[in-house]
Amino acid sequence: MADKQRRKPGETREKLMSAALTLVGKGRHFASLGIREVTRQAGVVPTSFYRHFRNMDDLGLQLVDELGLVLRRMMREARNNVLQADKLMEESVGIFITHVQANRSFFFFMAQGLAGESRAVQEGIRSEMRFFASELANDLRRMRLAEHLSDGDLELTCDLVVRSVAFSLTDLLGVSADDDYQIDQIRKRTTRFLQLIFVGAAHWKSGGA
Amino acid sequence: MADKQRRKPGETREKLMSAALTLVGKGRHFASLGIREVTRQAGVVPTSFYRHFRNMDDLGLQLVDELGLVLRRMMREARNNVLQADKLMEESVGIFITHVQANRSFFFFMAQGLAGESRAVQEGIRSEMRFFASELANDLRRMRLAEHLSDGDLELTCDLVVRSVAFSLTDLLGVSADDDYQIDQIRKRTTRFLQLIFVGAAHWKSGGA
DNA sequence: TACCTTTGTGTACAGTTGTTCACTAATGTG
DNA sequence: CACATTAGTGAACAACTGTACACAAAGGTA
Repeated sequence: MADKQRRKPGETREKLMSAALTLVGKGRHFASLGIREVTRQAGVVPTSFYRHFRNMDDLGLQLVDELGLVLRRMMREARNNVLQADKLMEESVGIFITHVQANRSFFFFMAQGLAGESRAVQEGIRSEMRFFASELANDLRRMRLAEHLSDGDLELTCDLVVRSVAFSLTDLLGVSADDDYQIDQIRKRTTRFLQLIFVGAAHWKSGGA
Repeated sequence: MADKQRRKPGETREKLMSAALTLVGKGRHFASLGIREVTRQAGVVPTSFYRHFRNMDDLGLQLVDELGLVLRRMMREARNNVLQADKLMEESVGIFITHVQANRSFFFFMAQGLAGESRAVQEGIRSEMRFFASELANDLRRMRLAEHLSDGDLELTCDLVVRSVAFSLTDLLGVSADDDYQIDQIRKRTTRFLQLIFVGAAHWKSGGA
């Protein structure tokens, strides 16, 4: 038997999760990954997998939990750094793009999971997005930027914002990570999407269009 | 050798493509489908596959082409049936939902492909969406519904519309096909998204927000 | 100290995979 | 009619897959 040192608790577990992420980051789709493939990438024997996960779907679900942490960090940074209301959208989109670049594989996983094979993963990511939208609504209320909107309309607006940003993810992940020109195009376009939505919200009358 | 009747030309090809779609419609992800699996579902011997496709990516690309036809049919129907400008969005969303229900597997494939494994399929779907957005812009111009918008701003608006509708696809495919209540909720929500966007477009000033 | 639980290892196996090859029936073309 | 092309078949194979099992080392607990 080779060396069987078990340094930290849960180390292999993390190795397996980030191995899956690595493969996803290399362009593979999560749904097409196999147990042996992941363990090989992690440098671990296949049977080790079952010590930590029941199957690949299980691993996916645990990745969704970690994705939640990534999103929360991003939200916190946005809250701390976006102070002046007039540059709110430029700065938020900027922070978003920075975090995507810093956690590319995670966001690959997120984009894939939205239409993925596992219903549970799908629902998990959807739920993270809902949470994100409702936190955004809270922030806007607190900043007194949505005083004329009913709760329902504010929630609608924030949902649309989150969806639009999430869709930009697809654009962002489609260009190479160091193509600064294209990334800047996406940044500007996404910002204008958000501005368009907020202009709509500002003139929105509850009764209808 | 069993019976080797080759009824219509290209019949096996179609059987293979719709076999792949069937599997996708059953919840499988396209990226996880194998050649043998597809041929089995099509009731064809594995080697037949290579008579029509070089590999699964190739089959995917040809599915994108067919998807294009589906989208064009939908567009034509919308053009013919959406006459009164005041109900434009309700009716368009209605037609969209009808077509999704009638071609569920195709739209599953579309939703998956946006973040799929094959870069070519991804780009193909993206390009269909761009085409759709630009046709929408043409129509709005023709209906004199966007006279105060520059070409660039109109294109931006239509892109956002198409993205929002495409994202609703994820919602729509997430509920079962006969859950009329939930489908109606999605219909209303999507319609309000579009209304919000158009209110924004109506008050949009080119210079900025 | 002795013991139990957790985690990692090696071997094993039956089932599935993609792909090649040689063969044959149907079709279209002269 | 003869003939070339197309589109189907079945057998074969090496590579890989998920999973089960028995075993061993490390860590915690009494």
